[in-house]
Amino acid sequence: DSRWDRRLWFWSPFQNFYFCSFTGRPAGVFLISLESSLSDMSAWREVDFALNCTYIVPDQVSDPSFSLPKAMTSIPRNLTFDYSADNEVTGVFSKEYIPQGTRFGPLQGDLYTKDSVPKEANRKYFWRIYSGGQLQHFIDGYDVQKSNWMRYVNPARCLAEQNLVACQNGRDVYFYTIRPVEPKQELLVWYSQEFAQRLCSHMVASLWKCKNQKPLRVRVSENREAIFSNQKRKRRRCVFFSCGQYGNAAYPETVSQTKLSISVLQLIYDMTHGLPHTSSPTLPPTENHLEEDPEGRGVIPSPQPDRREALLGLNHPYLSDHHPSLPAPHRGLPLHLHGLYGHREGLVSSYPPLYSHSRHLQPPYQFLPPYGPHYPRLVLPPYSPPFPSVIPSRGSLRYSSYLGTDGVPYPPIAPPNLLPVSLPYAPSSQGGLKELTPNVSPPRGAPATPELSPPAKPDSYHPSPEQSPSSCEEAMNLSLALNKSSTAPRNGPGHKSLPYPLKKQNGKIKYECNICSKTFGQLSNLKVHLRVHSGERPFQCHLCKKSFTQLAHLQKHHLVHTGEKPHECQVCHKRFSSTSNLKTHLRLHSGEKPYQCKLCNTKFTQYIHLKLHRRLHSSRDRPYRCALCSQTFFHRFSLFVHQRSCCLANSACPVNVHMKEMVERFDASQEADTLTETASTSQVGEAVEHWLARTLEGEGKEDQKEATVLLKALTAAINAPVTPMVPSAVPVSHHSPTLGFQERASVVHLHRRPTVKTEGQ
DNA sequence: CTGGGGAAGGGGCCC
DNA sequence: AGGGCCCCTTCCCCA
Repeated sequence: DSRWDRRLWFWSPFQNFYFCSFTGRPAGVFLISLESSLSDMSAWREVDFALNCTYIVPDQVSDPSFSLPKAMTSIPRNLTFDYSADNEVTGVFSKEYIPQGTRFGPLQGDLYTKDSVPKEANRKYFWRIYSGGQLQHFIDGYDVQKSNWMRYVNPARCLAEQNLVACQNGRDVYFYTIRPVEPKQELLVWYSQEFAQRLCSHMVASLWKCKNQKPLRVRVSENREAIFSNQKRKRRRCVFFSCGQYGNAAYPETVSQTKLSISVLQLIYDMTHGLPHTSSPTLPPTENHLEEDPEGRGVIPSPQPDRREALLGLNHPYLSDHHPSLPAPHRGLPLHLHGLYGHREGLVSSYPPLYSHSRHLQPPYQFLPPYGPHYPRLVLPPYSPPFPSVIPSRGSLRYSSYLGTDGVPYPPIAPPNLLPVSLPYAPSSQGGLKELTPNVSPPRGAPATPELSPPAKPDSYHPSPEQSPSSCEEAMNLSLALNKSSTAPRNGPGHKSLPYPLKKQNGKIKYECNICSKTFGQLSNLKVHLRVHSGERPFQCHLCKKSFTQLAHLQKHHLVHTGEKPHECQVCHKRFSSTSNLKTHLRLHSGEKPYQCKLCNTKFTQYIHLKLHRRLHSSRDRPYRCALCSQTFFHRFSLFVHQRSCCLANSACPVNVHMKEMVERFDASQEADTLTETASTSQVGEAVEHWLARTLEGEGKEDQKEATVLLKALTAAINAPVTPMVPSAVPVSHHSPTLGFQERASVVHLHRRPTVKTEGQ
């Protein structure tokens, strides 16, 4: 429905629900199961990745003083390089859990147009950027000073190991995680479907230009082979046969050029380069080697079903035994272009030099299922770090909002035996995510993002004196008292043995801090509060050693390292690391400016801005000081009004307090600025009236009423006769006391208040 | 210098 | 007890 504006769509924390509100209010929320939304990324277009990616990991900003090239220093903090014996980068690995739907990039490097490619250019790291179906330019990642870390990401050899997909968004190339990436797992990328199609179309066009008149035959997937004609006058078409049945015309199927183009890259490479596909160490040397068709129709590959099956993972217990829902042709296939290594640019060309011949699939991949319709959903927690907050959490709704009445979001789809053996979590008895609490210790020694783990032992919550950042003895005693109390048996509701003063407020027990007397409704809150005084910060980031009083703060802090920004502005789609910052940002769209200067009515979206602004009204800018109460004013007549209206009266009286405030505000107003210092009482009265009307415009009736009272009082004060009790206005001493009022008045008149500078400033 | 925007840390309340 | 969240605050940077 076109009314379903994308800006009003949100993702659930589980990544498999959208909810939408036409009104933007929670009242109109629809829960829609999009079971295939993330799990079925294989069908995603590049725009889908751009729109739906959840996390954005920017490159590290390279310090120019670094001696290392940008390609090395730009690597995000949650990734790391793997090196060969001779210190060459051989691949990129994750340092910690990276959620599905994370974007890396853009790819960087030299930019060449089609015609500006240097003749001597090494095309090994070339990426083609298309616009409107036309090749627009190349991104060349060859130069390590100009390219970024993405040049080192190896291509995936099969779907089972692929975890990144390369997409062209705009004129940039990004890598998106298409499945959660576990710590220490290598990032392996392959083209998105569209990307591959563009490349392929380009290559197909080249193909048909070549002179080879022989029809060709090649295996394009594990059970398909293609024969296609290359005769100029023939329509480009491809006939597929089941593997091993070539020559049997009983099962041909004609496919569109699109499908052909996806599948045909491998052949194209062979045709244009005349090379076999031996670059992949797991591919048997003859696997894709084109041979002369004995019948003289061209070249055919040598099918080697056993090894092929092994390569494709068909013998893998998970794939073969536990995932019958996957149609056979998809099993083990790479996302788009299985086995199509070796074309000259982009991923493929970087493949041979980066892989050692002895490279094998890493054990974790063995347990990574392909794009099953249910895979990442319920088993997401097992791949999540042992702290729930990093389970993607979008929007401000609580998890329970998505759960059914029994707390179970779905019937458990994946049977227990589908779960990887490396579960860091005990499977939930109920299936609800909340029940998937982490084990105390990571399984199998897996690091499981130890950065976020607080010191594990309860004792560590009460650090030793040398551990504690605080050297305050009293604070340490507090901590000890806390420890004692937590181990002491409780005496019932009163807890009289606790070292905390207890108070009763409205019949409820309050726990009082014995340092600052602040009270808390819950003991746990007081305990957390006491860390403020004790300096205890039990949650330390293992990356930067910063420590925090609360786990939530550490978890929030960790986003600094991962670059995750889970909170998106639904208006401009800018992303933020915290809800607070998003809320502040949203004021820009709503126009809300909750912080107003009482003196000049200027409004601000952030409190700090008001605070900074207030400095403008600081007393040193105000030359007229009341000799009785030391309050200062910009204008002489303001002091005059002040002294007559409120200063001499009972200053504790609320009315007078308010009146003082009003005089102060008027003093800072533009109406006051327009008056000369020698203005008559009637002119001052008019200005006050005008200011009041403007200030309280649109305010409530009560305020209007109050304004009327104030106005009367002010006017009366202005018009009151001078009495001997009122001291004369005294310029603040440091503002040229020799300067007469008349002279200063002219200055004030010529320049608006903000630019009134006292001499010597 | 000032306003404006964002990043990040900290305290506390509710569940 | 601890997770989740909110609000507040400060710092930094930029125009």
